[in-house]
Amino acid sequence: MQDSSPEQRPGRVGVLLPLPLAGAYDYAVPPELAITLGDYVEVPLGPRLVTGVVWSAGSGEVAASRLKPVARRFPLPAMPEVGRRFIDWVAAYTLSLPGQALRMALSAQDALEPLKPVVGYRRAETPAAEVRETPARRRVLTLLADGPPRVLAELAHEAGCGAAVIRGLVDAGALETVLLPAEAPVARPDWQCPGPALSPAQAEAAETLREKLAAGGYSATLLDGVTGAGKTEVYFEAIAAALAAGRQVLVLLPEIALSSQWLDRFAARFGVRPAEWHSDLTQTRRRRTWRAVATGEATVVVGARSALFLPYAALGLIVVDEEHESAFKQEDGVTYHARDMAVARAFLGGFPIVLVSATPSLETLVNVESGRYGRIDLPARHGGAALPEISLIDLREDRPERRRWLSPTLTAALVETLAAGEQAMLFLNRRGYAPLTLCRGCGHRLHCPNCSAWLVEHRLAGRLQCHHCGHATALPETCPGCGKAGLMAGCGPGVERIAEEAVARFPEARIAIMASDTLIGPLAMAELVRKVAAHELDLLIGTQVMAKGHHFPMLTLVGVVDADLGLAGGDLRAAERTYQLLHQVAGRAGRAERPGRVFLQSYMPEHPVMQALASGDRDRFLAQEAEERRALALPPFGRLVALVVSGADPEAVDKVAQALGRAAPRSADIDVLGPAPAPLALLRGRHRRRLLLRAPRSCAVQPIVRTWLAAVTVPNSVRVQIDVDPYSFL
DNA sequence: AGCACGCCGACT
DNA sequence: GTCGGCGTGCTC
Repeated sequence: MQDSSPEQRPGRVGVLLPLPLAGAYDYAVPPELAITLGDYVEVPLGPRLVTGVVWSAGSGEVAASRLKPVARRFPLPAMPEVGRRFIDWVAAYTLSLPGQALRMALSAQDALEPLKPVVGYRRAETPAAEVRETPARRRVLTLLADGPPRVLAELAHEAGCGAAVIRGLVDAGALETVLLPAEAPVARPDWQCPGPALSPAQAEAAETLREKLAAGGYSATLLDGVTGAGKTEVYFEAIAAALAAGRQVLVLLPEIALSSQWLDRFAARFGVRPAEWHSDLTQTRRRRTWRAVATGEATVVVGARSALFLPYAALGLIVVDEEHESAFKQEDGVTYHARDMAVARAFLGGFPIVLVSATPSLETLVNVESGRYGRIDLPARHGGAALPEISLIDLREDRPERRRWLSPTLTAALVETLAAGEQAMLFLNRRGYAPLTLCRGCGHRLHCPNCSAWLVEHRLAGRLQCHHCGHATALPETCPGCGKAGLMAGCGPGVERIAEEAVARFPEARIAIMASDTLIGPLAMAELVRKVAAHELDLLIGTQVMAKGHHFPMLTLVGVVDADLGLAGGDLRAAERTYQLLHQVAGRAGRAERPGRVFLQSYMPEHPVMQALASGDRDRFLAQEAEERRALALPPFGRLVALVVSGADPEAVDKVAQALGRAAPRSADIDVLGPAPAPLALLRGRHRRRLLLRAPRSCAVQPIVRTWLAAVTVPNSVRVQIDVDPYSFL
């Protein structure tokens, strides 16, 4: 079937709507509308009008007499066929409905409606002979003499006059109105800007990527190299090559909000910042970017995972930076891993994808080993920062004082560093003051009423908070368990408590906390980063928001307060993730000429993760980790699908979970674990049970799960969430 | 996802 | 006697 003529059955098309419906709905095409596949259209659905995309020829399942007509077609380029195939593919892979996947592509409200042109003012081409001059009038005319036409408010503001002055000039014939396009033009990165001088290794890596682009077709390449090896400059060259070829480029970053340094580097290389896509764009910006991506005006998009679903007109390269980051996994709504979907998008689009990391995921490394992905190793640069020396502190011997968390060794190192006028960082991946508050009288623990989780004391905010549902209360005076007063005590440290200890020990030091809840507003992070860079702070204490992307030349000491924290719990990737996170944190130390020192406080320094970090032998650690996973047929050597059954009524939830357990597919190489209470057995007031299907890597699990679910009737009050390739085991 | 339809408690 | 709660079900 040709792209341009969807009409197998005359006068009808299938329109996919961004709703959880089983498939496209048929609509009649009024003869005056020229409709092609991929067109954005508005159609009546029940009592309202809904925006959708022409997805297929009409199925013909619904009688012609029942069809409603397409209301209108939006004046936009049609969504390319590859974009539609991608959405179908994602829906099929994640076992969600195509409409749910489409919703991610239509995520900018009102973006389809072109903005009405606005009225601008300029000097009249044939000005009236005599116009009375006033200072305000002169300012307006001077402004317009060498500037572009402007809208009324802007012009009045710039000229420092009221609107009346401008209207007066129009009436006097000195100004005339003109219609301006409402859409501000999108800045275009200039690939012809000269790039920086590359090291021989970088130049070779860049050349390899350029060859992949020139060859055309799909390829996946891991760009592997330590922090500071210059990976970004290398993939910037690939971006330049894709732009030169007239293609669009998508750069996926795990958390765009944290990356103003990245945007600055991009601007330094290509002259302007790229188009950004993330959750806290203003609606206007969102709209503008969405349209610019659809028309092809926006040539480089940098964004969080949802940027993958923008309606690219001519996508020709994807870069996934920090490819190992678990932030690429979307956990609510359609559950997907943006890195994996990006690979599929590149495959469908027939273009290269580059995965970038200093600590690649086991998934990616296994794909490299099997030859599915190529690999470029980028060695550390000569003259670049030496890798910091990582030492382990055995907390069983090097014990902190009672109610203190910093060991004597780490404290001594902090004293030295601060005395030398250098900066230090203490890392603890735990927000708040104390993760648990209990009664010293009866042992009662304060936990969230809606979740199976403890309430975390936030002393700065003066309250107890649940980190899962947002529930917050004041710290009670009396124990809710035994009613005695004054016995509630916080157990264990969060960053606020470490800060308290640091203030007590280093009263002279300028100390700040960096955690997601202490950084209020988009500028807080930038301001804190500026202060550290300007050496207005001596000691930074923070969670993982501190771990990424900032270069502080005077920072020479990193202390990890609790290196074991991520290893608790039965997550299959706990060791891998802990390695990645701590490696990244360690990389904050000693970026310039100054050598850095890193101390990891641990109760299990013999653990392979700690040993790997201390010895720097990443590959041996990963090989061990891979062997363990292979033996258990766990990812990336096997496939997992998690089903989470949840609902307000625990009995109804159990009933469904048990029915799923009974109906579970079992064979020689497929097994199902559970149902078992999910690790957060109660979350936001919903009881949760989990089942886990394990299958060989080669197995297509989707049809199996589909048949499985079809065998069980689920009442409306109970939800079954499907997570193909689960990451977090919560 | 909306929005209507539809059956049971506190107000004009 | 109505207004309105949100449970279930449909939308080409």
